[in-house]
Amino acid sequence: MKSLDEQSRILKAIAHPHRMEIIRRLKGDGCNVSEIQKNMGLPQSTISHHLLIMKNAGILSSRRNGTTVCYSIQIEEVKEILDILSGV
Amino acid sequence: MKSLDEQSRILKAIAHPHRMEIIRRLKGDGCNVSEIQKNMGLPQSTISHHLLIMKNAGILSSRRNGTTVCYSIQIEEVKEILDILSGV
DNA sequence: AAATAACATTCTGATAATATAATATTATGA
DNA sequence: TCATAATATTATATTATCAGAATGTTATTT
Repeated sequence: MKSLDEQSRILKAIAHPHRMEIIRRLKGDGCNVSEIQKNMGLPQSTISHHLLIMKNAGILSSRRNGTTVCYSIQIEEVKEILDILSGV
Repeated sequence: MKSLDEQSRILKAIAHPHRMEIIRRLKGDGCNVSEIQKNMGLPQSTISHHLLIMKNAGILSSRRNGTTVCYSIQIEEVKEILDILSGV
């Protein structure tokens, strides 16, 4: 079991509207980053930055696939947390 | 259903080790603030500050009871989230 | 009303988070 | 190897958070 400190680091990495939306989009069709970026209408560097924050927190992993990079959710619990929140 | 912005505000208010510990203590025996403060070994103003942050986010409510103030958890989902996290 | 207990608020410097422009990297195709 | 697409990194200015000391408030007891 992770320490409170580690647990709160995970939470912190989720606790941002843009990042919550990114996670939600990754939950569905998966990894198409540039599509997410277009749909969210944010600069590419901003999206990339948020992705990095979540990757550093261990929430996401990435694998390159030719010129694109595919992100996916590593910590299943994160999905549950978002589901709970959406019912609040 | 709350907006992503509101949802992330709730998460943000939880995403701190001290605050997670406070919530955990409130889950059990409830509201005795000064006891929590002693157990956590933090200055009273620091605890009070964290309590206010969570109250402003709507997570906690408080009612005065003579000279003491009793805090309790308002958003049940917060407990679930902590439970999920503790299993990560 | 003075003393005390239990909290809350204000203030301050320190640190961290945010957004985005600019630039760099990596991979593919002509 | 040039051009282009997709993504990452760096740099920077702005804003938000943190901890805790100092001080203020509210309620009780005598």
